[in-house]
Amino acid sequence: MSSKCRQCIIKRFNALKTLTHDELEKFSDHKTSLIIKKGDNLMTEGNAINGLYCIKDGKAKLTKLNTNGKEQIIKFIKGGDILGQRSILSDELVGLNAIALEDMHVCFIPKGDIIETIRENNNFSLQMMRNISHQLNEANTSISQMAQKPVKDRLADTLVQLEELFGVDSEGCIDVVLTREEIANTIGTATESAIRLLSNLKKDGVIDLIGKKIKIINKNTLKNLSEGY
Amino acid sequence: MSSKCRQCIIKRFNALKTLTHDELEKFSDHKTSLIIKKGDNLMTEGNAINGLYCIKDGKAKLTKLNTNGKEQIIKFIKGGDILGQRSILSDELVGLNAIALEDMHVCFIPKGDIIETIRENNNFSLQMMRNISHQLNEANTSISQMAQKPVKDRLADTLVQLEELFGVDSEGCIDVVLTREEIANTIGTATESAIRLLSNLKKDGVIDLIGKKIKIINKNTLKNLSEGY
DNA sequence: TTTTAGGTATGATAAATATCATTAATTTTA
DNA sequence: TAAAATTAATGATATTTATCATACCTAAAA
Repeated sequence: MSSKCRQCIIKRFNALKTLTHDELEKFSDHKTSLIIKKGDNLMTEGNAINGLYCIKDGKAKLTKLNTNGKEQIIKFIKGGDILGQRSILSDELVGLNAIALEDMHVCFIPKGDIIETIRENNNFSLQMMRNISHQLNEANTSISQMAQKPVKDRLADTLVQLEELFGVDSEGCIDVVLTREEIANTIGTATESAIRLLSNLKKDGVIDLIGKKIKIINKNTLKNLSEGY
Repeated sequence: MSSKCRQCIIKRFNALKTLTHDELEKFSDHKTSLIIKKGDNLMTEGNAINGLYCIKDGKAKLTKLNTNGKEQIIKFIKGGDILGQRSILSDELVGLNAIALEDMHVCFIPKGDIIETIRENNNFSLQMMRNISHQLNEANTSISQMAQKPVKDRLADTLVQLEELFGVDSEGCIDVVLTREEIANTIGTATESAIRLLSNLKKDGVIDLIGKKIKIINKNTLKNLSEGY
C-alpha cells in the first residue's frame, strides 16, 4: 500500500526532486500515508504542525477564517503540491486551514527529517525558499487585485486561474467541483453576487454552467474582463 | 563615510546577525552605500535585481501598479529591514516597486556574495527563509482582509499597524508622512473615501488630524473597528 | 417515493463605495 | 511674495455590492 518515496511521482514536481537517495530512503521509512475524506481538515489554522504533507492525489482549498466568521479561500492545491513548508520554516503556527475538496491521498513526513534535510542539503533548502518566495509574489499580486479590482474582474480572473490549475474534464468543464459559496469566498463577495455574475457571464456566452460545473467558452473575453476591459 | 558592516546597527535586526566575522568583512568590502532621495525608486517592478538592499535609515512604500493604472501599497519598510530577498531567492524579477517616502541611507550588497553565503551559512539561509515565510503569512492575512472587510475596518486596521510600525513622534502622531492618496492606496479605496472616513474618525474623537499627520487617540476603538465592531 | 435540506437562482431593496464637481488649504515654483 | 500646482475636504450623485425575501432545483434521508 504505502510505496517508496523514491518511486513517488510527486517528487518530480517540487523540492523533493533535490533529495539524495539516502534522504529519500529516510523519508520513506518515516512517512505515514493517509487518506483525507472530502470535507476533512488536513491542517487547521492556529495549530502547530509537526511535519510536511505531500499531496499524492486530490484537491484542497486553503482558507482563512475572518473575524466576521466568513471563510476566505486563499489558494487551491492539488496532487504534486507540498503543504506546511511555511509553518515549518518560520516555526510559526499554521496560518491556513487546508480542507479537502474531494478524497485525498497524502503522505506525512515528520518535521525532524525535514529540518535535518534543510540543514544538510543546500539544494533542498534553496528549492524550498524558491517555492515560498514564489508564493509570496503570488500573494502580493492577490492583495493588489482584491484591493483594487471590482468583483466582476476578480471572478473572471479566478475562472481563468482555476482552469489553468485544474485543467478541464472530458466535457471541457473546469475540473474541480466548487459550490457557488466557495467561488464567492475565493473572490471575496456575497454568494448571491457570485451567482448573479456567473449568470451574466453565461447570458453573454462567455461561460456555460452545467450543474455546479463551469465551462469556459471564451477565455480571451474572460482575460480581458479580468483586466477591466 | 561608508562604515564597516560589522559595526552596522541594522545587522542586529535581521538575517545579517547570523553572519560570521569573515562574511561580514566580505560584505563590507563589496558593499555600496547610497542615498535614495524622497520619491525615488529603490527597486522597480519587473526589473531584475542584482543584490540585496539593507535599509540603514529612512522609510519606503512597496507598491504594485495595477492593470487599471492604480498604485496599490503592499507594505511599508524602514531602517533595519532588508529588501530584495524574495527576488534573489526565487530568481524571479522584482515584484514590487520600492519608493522612498523620505531620504534614505541604504547599503547594496551584490547578489554573488548573498548566494555564496546562502550556500555556506545554514543559519543565514534559515533566517532568510524564516523572514520570507513570515511575510507570506502576513500577505495571506492581508488577502483575507482586503477581500472581506469593509473599507472602514481596513482603515482602522491600517492606522493601528502604521503606529506599531513607525511609532509616534514628539506630539504623539504616527511617525510617517503619507498623503491621503497613499493611505487610500494602502487600504484599496478611492482617495475621497479615505478622506471622508478619516474625517468621521476625527469627528468621533478616535483620531486627530494635524495636517498630514495622524494621531491615534483611542487605539482600542480602532482595534475594535478593525474587527467590525 | 416522499420529505427534507442544502444549494442555486432571481427580484427588490438597502448599504457601501466610487465618481464628479467644487472649494479650501497647503505646498511648490517662479 | 505672488502665482501656480498639488493636496485635502465636502456635497451631490451614480454605481457597485450586500442583504433580505422567495422560489426553484437537486440530492440526500426517512
